[in-house]
Amino acid sequence: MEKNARGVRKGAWTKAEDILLKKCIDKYGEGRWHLVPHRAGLNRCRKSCRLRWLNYLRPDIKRGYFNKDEVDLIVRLHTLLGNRQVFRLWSLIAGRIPGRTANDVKNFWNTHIEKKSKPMITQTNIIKPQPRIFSKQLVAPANWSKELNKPNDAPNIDPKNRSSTDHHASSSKTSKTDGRDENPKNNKQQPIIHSPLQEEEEVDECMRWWGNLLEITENGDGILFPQEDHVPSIVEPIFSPGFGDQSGKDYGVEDGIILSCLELDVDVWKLVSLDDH
DNA sequence: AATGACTTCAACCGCTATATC
DNA sequence: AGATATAGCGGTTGAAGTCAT
Repeated sequence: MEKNARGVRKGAWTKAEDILLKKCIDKYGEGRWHLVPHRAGLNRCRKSCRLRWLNYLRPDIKRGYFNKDEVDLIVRLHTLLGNRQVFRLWSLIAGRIPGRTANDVKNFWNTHIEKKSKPMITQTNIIKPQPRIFSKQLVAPANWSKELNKPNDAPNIDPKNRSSTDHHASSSKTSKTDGRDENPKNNKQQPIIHSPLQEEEEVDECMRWWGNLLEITENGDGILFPQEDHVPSIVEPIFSPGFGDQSGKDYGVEDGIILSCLELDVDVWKLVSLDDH
């Protein structure tokens, strides 16, 4: 077994190590990962312990094939967020799929979906959401729908080609306040000025908007609507009835959150073409 | 049966964000 | 306010399994 410079074990976990880690978590609970190796009597680093627990040992982890519902949700959410370098993208997606981890979703995307979908994603099947008013706190940018519909001239994010510098530059940019500006002053709508810098900021604004969208659905404060009658059950907490209504009318939701339809042009099953398992 | 190519996914690495002092 | 410690993220790697020849 490989060891690093400090003599800490690396590589695949053994059954015995799994048992030790599980016992430790059962006894002390999750968190304080720096203490876990010592408490568990494991010669592993805290990162390794955390990862092993979160991605493999946790009792609610679901293993095996992703079902249609799960793939559908992954594709939809990735279509919404994937081209825009959303910070915590995989965590956000995984958070909506019970029992799946960010690592699972990321691996699944990279191995199953990315290859198949890449040649098929064009500017014509990019999402076209059309909310009117989203929340009391946050106003959608004035020209956000234009931004989302314009030809995708931003470089397509290919994880294989994208440098870690790029990733971290973007993450530090968006994560400071988790993608939201808490100062209401800064959320005021501004006149549209088409300087390159302003356009970039508007795209960021779009991303904050989507980040807000995801958080609100997570908190159960808002509801989005499904495109088709047969939207699978797992998608329902996010996409509930009325989603496909193209009439443009708004849908009343409690607490001042009003959405019109959210439209997706992507036929995800053509896109993914996976067999049932 | 042998072996080389390809695929999958668990694990690691490097980095940033956040918490604490 | 700055330094340090810890948590957690996305990108990447490589061993093991599978497939094709």
